[in-house]
Amino acid sequence: MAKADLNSWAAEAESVLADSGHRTGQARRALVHQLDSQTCACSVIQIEDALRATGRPVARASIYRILEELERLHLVQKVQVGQDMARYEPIRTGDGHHHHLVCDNCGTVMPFTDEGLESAIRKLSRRVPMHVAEHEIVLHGACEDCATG
Amino acid sequence: MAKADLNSWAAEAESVLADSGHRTGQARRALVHQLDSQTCACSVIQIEDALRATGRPVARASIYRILEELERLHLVQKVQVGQDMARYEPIRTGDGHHHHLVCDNCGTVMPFTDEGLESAIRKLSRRVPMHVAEHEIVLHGACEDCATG
DNA sequence: GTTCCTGCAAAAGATTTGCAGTGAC
DNA sequence: GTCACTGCAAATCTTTTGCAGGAAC
Repeated sequence: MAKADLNSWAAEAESVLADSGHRTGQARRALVHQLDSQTCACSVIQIEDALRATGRPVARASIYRILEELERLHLVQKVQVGQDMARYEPIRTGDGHHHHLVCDNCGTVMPFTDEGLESAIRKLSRRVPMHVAEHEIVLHGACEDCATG
Repeated sequence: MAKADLNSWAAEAESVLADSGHRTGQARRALVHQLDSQTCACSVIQIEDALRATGRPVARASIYRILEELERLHLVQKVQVGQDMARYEPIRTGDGHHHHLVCDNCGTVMPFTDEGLESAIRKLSRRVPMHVAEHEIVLHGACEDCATG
């Protein structure tokens, strides 16, 4: 994956981390590269397993601590898809912002984007009694595999 | 409150429960009426406190069990607003379907509705690789009190 | 050498489960 | 009388915190 790419999210994340005064810890380095290689929002357990599989395991407490820090720096986003545990994914600046489809049968999570939806959100944000900063949209249902099978 | 109203959500819920072969337990009856009186999605702890305040406390385990059953019967909806705990609210058939605004500062949760949003969701539901059954939308930000104060 | 980063173990908080007694029918 | 409903206690699971050793600079 994008491990060696200078324009990768991992490279940007490491640069932001360095600029904000962080040292180069090996657990964090491994986690950042793992996040860069994932295709959609993963749970902490999935991330932990993936790291163990790479041969560079990272303690679960460290994963939570590092993800919290990355979230504070707006490098990753925490996603609640209604599965009783948080999922995390990199915020890639080039990439448009996206939302999630969740299969309630098999648990698969997929991204999607929709300009009509974003436009509707921008419009309604102006009239609700709140200063809207972010929004999260999750569509639930049956994925094609589950619906067909 | 709608306690004695024959058209109330509580009355409908009790009728559905009876029709599906449930006996009339007092804990469930108290919980159903409590849910009917709440204005927006409440956490289990809030529900437990509210029930204790009415003088008819219900064990937390029972609250979870009853809510799970009500959810299965589509009488209540579980809402994940990204606060690390689930919230629940009655599904009122008359009432249009709504979504939630969450103040990230004080934790307040408010409902809102928007037809433009629903229409955008209907449209995009046709083109995503999933049979969409439900959707959940949460807007985060600062409520007027928190933004002004 | 100082201070941050990490792993381990324990704690905390939410939710679930097992079981025995009570209540509905 | 039978079986569902409930409360209590214990277990489970995710996430957080405390602390001590090792790594980065």
